[in-house]
Amino acid sequence: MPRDSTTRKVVRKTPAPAFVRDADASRARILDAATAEFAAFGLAGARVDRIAVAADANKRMLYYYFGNKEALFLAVLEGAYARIRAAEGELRLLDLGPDLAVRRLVEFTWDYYLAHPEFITLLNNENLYHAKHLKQSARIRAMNSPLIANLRTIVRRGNEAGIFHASADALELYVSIAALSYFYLSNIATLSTVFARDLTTPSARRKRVAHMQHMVMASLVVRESDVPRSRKAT
Amino acid sequence: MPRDSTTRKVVRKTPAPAFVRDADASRARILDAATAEFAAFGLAGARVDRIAVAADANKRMLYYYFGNKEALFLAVLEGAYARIRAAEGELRLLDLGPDLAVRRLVEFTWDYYLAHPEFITLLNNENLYHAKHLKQSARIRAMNSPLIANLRTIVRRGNEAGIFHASADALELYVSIAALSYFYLSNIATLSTVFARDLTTPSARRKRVAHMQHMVMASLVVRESDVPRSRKAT
DNA sequence: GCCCCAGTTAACTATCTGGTTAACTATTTG
DNA sequence: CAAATAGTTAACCAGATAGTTAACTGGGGC
Repeated sequence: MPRDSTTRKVVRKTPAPAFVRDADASRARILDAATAEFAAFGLAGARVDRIAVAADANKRMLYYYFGNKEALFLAVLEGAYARIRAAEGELRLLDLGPDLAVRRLVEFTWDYYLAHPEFITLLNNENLYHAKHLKQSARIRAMNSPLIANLRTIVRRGNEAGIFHASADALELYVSIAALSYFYLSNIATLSTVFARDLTTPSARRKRVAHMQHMVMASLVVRESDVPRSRKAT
Repeated sequence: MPRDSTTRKVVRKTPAPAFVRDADASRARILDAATAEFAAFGLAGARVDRIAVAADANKRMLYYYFGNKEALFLAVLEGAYARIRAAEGELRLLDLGPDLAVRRLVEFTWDYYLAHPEFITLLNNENLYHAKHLKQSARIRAMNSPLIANLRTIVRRGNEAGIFHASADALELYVSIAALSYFYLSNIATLSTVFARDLTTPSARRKRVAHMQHMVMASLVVRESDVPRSRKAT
């Protein structure tokens, strides 16, 4: 697996011709390749050799940087969580009115899962193992999302404004918002097959998003008729 | 892996002492063991030898009856679908009023997934492979569920009775009902870890079911206030 | 000018894994 | 009852797989 030297960093110091040896870059390449491999085949189906080839690295390097296959898997999981947490952090939901904020969250959740199918696959796999890697990880537990706390605030504001039902629970709501997007995208292959209908088309997707928005808002808003499905309320 | 002869069928014909050799039973034992193994470890993580031991059969028998590992996996999937289809067939939703029928479907979906976690795991795994086994299976495509057709009827009745929104779509509704239960149960390990809250407790589950019922009904029923969360309407 | 060590390499290995061979046995059939 | 068939068994195998060994290399510090 000889690396193509033309693709490597060619940042010359002062005189030297050198290139080579960039530990961070090597590590990052391995992590990227591992993410793709674990997402495509799961932990058990993933092949260490294949990761090494895809990362354009010697297999020994995976062990040098990550220890073993399962530790590499955990590193991949941590990376995936770090990215979604970063994206969540950029949502400024509290700057929006309660109903628009919820709509925005639904939209964000859908867009994120759609753009990051590897997140779904990795999570499914980790759940197959009853989250045993995640449970070990202090890093992931430290990365708690602002979303639940924010959503609690949003629900409270909606209550105070008299537009949300008093019974709304932020955690349940969050899980449901995630569920509606996640299940559709995670199971799109079997659903399309079993229903003999292609759910991957743009029109099927648009329909899905509209349906989810309607469902979430209907469960929250006191008078559904105040929130037409097409309009984005303030 | 010698089978304990005392556990085997001892149905004597007329004179013979015989016992042994029950092809159907052997096949069934293998299929059961394979279901448990694939559900626990996924296709790639499952071990043919372990299935043989658990089935109390010689490994050669798996190949004799099913051909190879993937064909065995497909047989397991077909079995899982056959069972859920059978359960669905026993629901008599059309005998119920529209709103009660939908509530009943939500309840059934939850109960079934809860009682059959292997169904969830197997589906997740099959989706990892983009449903390639399912697509090959004429048997599964022939087993189409009555649910969607029935749900269409139910939605139409609800419309005609003026209690459901006209915009309700049966397929989207079905996917959403499945999603709300499935995601919670499928991802319960990672959700519990990340939110640092045990979602497996009876009280957490009760709360979830109530929330799902509320959400589904709110999205359908014209005036939410007519359908309090606790009452089962007719 | 040389030493040290993070980083890198090829070759190796022990074990596992899906699948096969071929012999054997109970049951059915003619 | 003999031959064919269906069902079962232990032993075997080749390729794959995660993980290891030990040697090497280039550059920064002295």
